Amino acid sequence: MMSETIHIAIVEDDNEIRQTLTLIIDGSRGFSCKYAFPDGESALASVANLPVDVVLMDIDLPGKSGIEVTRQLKQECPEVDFIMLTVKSDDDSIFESLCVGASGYLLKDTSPADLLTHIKEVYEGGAPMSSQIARRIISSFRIINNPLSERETEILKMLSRGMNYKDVAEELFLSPHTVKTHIKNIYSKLHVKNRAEAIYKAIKQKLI
Amino acid sequence: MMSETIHIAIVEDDNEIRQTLTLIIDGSRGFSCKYAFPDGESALASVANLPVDVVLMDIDLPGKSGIEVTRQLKQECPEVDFIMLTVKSDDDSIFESLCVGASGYLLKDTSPADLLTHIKEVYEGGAPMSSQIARRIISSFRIINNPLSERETEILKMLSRGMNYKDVAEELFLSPHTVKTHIKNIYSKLHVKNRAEAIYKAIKQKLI
DNA sequence: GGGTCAATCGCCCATACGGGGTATTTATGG
DNA sequence: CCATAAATACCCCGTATGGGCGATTGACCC
Repeated sequence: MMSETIHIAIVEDDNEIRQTLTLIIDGSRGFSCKYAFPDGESALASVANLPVDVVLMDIDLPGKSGIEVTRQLKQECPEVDFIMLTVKSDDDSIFESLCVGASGYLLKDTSPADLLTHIKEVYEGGAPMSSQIARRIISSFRIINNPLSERETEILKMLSRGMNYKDVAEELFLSPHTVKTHIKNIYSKLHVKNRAEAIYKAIKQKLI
Repeated sequence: MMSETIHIAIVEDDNEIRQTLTLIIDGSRGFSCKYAFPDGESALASVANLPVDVVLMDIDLPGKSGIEVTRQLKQECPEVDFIMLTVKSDDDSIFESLCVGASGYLLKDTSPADLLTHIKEVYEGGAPMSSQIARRIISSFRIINNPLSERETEILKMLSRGMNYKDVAEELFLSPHTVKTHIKNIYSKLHVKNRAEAIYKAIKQKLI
């Protein structure tokens, strides 16, 4: 059985890391790495037109973040798999990476051997990530403390049905001022700035 | 270095499977399994008061489902880790399990040796799951489909991130007028009257 | 009994929003 | 070749929205 070559592109601003990774990958049987970009903009300009299977994407890029770049590239070429490479493993980065379509999330201290294994896993439909990172991901699913009160949840659901201050106030026998205050508190608790974002976040977190 | 014993409880309605698992686990060095329940109700009545580190929870239980039982138990004793054991690996089960607080999701054909390894992983803060299951999880973060035009979908997604006319217009190099027109068309197509309702409907219909 | 929090009500103010229009260009398809 | 759809751009206008404030009343908790 002949083994297929996996074509890889790298987006990484640190010259040394980028070159090292390129050499390691390109020098390994079954792997080819002919494309490396120092920033998101150049990757955006090229990747869609290249025969690439897997992209290794640094998160901390100058200019557009690796997450933003991944979001845009994934729209252009959804068949390409993205593995995020990063030093930081904070929940927001992980969560956002997966939301924009990344298939894996690895820390930069991953050994070269493991890296190749993980690239292969992604290529074959898996989702490589350390056990620790998997744990963080699954905790993001869980609403430990639903930050919203019952009243707030009730009102947010009404907003999602298209109701405005007045509608809600009338249905709940409240002053529109009160409704407005509740909504402002909802925004504050969800860290959003308007209805659209609030509804989106609330649904994604299964609050409504 | 002396190895600590991990205390395990099992919730599983099939007598044979339950007894087999109990014997395997309790007979292994470093593992203790003194508690086994044939249904969710009996587990709910006892687990919170037992010195248990990890619970193996069958999903298909008579009466309350293992997912529901996990949800309730996790509220009473959040420090206990739950591993779902199941024959089915459908997206909904996986997703729901993680939402209610399970730390791992394993298929029943997992070998005894692997099972012990995975219990240890959970106990040490990991989240064991097969690469395939991990992939299903992350794809649940991302879904695509479209009765709206591409441009409209694109704009709706941006709205769901809290952006306004001006923000969208700038990112897409469009006039705010154009963005507004697109949004009006979105409302018309979705038969909604504002953003909140549009976002809600679009998510429910998996348009964004 | 002081602290915290949810729920309620209020004001001011700038602007984002939604509804009503019209219009051009490009691409697609019958 | 003409109809249709999508994408683009602009106008007017009234109001809903969101931010920044403050305030009172009850629960509940330690």
